[in-house]
Amino acid sequence: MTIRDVAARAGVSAATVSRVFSRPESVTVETRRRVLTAADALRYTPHPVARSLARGNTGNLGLVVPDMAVAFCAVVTKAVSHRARRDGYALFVADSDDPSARLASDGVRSAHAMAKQVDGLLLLSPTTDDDDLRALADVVPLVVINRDLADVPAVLMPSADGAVAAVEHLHALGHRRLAYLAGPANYSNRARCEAFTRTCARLGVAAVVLGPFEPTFSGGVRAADLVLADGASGVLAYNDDVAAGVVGRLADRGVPVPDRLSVVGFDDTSLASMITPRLTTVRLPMAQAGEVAVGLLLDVLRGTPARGAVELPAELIVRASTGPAPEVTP
Amino acid sequence: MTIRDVAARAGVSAATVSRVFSRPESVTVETRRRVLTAADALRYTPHPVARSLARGNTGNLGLVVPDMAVAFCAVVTKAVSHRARRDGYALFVADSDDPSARLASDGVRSAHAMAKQVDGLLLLSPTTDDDDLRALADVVPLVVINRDLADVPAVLMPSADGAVAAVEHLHALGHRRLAYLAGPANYSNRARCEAFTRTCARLGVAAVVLGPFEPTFSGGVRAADLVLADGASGVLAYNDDVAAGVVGRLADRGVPVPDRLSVVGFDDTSLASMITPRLTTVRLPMAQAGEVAVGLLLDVLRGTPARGAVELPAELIVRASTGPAPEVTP
DNA sequence: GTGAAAGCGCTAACAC
DNA sequence: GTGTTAGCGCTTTCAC
Repeated sequence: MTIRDVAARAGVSAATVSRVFSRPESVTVETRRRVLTAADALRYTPHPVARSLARGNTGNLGLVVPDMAVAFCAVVTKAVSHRARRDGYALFVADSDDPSARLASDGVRSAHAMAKQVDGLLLLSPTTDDDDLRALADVVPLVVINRDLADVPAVLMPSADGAVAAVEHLHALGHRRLAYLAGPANYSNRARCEAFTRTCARLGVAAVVLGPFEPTFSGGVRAADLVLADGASGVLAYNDDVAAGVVGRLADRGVPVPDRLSVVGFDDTSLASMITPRLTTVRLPMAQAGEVAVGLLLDVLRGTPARGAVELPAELIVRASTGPAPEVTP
Repeated sequence: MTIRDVAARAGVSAATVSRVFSRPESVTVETRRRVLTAADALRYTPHPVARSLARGNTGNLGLVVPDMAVAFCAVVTKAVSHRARRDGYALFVADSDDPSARLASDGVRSAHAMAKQVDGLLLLSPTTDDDDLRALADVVPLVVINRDLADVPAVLMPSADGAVAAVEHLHALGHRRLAYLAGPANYSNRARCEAFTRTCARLGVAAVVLGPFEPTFSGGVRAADLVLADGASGVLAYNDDVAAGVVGRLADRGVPVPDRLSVVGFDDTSLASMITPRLTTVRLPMAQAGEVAVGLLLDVLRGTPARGAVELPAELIVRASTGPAPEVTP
């Protein structure tokens, strides 16, 4: 079923059919009706590929995530998918955590592969080289999430505020020695670690940074014993998975949470309220970030510059994994 | 940069350039070299959209999942994405859990929207009407995952075996009254429920089916109290999230797991080994399912019929949430 | 408001 | 082996 078939059946030219599907108002209601009935008698619907070629844009967006199996990525992806669809765009997704890929910087390769087939690209916290990213930005409109790069529009969840709130929370509970469990060397980790250290200094609490650890449950398991050895009474983990690993390991060792050790996570993924005790954590507006990122990208596509980074506030959610510091730490 | 620019610079025709990028062996190594150097001097790379239109196929695959935020979906998506990429396909993803969508059967709408832009479609456990699915299968090559539909190739994870193993496991531990916590009315739930009931009957243990519950942590929380009221000493949940909800609620009520109640989950998502006690669960080969589904689809695209369903075995993973039945249930 | 014609960038016969 | 010629299905001037 091509546009010509419909044209023939409706007794009009192909151009008119095209108009009906592109700018309906530019056509008499009568011819429009004729075309439309012909179209759905023939079950015709415009061929998106041909349309893309003729128009010079695809109606597609692309998203590359580091690892879809990580809850954080999945939630962002879901939000991006919905928002894209709502605005009439289809979504390409690439997961750059491919073991079969040569190099670690596979995200950029996926991105380039998609570039010609999308109108714009969303990159989730890419660990890629600055220059690679800039080169990519020259080829295709780009928005990055959780990555700060001059001249590339971004949505940031500056978890620094959250880290500050977490430290203040623990300080208020009487904790005087705190540990931060570092994750991978990315934007988020740097922001959190820096805010942690700074706030501890401000409040006069002893601060120790442990790690880096894998940002996973097992990373947290490993970290737990180090924290115990260190003697801190409160710990801020890079993310919820790590925090859950700490909590799990502590349970195995019979160390009560929060009575002996308070644990704070990051992200507020669904996991946080699924473990016992439920995790105090810094909530990141992941879904909102996905939404906003698409919005930013669409602005760029429409020519509205809207450059710069938009920051989405994080929020400390207090649950059951934090409590008063133990009386004495011998 | 079009093919013509390259042709001009290399002093050959457009057709030759096309050949170099499509069937390089059909061209002299000398001209090939000339073309290739011209191409990357011009940073030329074939335009996929134009190529799609001319060839009549897109090099894209599509995947629709019910809810990316569910670990199960994310893991399958990741595997699909990798396998697709490895075989040179890009991947469209749609999440059909869109609240802004009119009807629940939004998966099919997403699917139709993608149909013209992909060579084939993967549907993850769609709850859609049989006829809608068949209609879709007429329009585009289709493979379904966790859905049994005559004439549509499928990959199934027949969790029935897993349910049987779970019941036998609990029976061996001395349990004589078991509950199944039902989930949504889909292929998986039916298979599990039926196997549960049948196996209980065979072994002479009392079986009660509770629910349906939402397939979530809160669903499990709600279920926990019903199980306790029922008096079963072992419970098989629809999935790990539900099982985790049960475990969590039981912890809150001070009911020891597994001493008072043994809990078995389904899927073996990462959550299963992140809660305390670590969950005994039926492992579903989700990643493998994604891989195999792509393989099936590619077979169809290549003309190898390979119809029918492939079944991937489930496996009971015994961890710490199951133990001997309590001595007496008064 | 509608039609004719050119062309988006590439591929696929078919000649040479 | 390589070039020529038609398209793939749609959009978009430019006339009328």
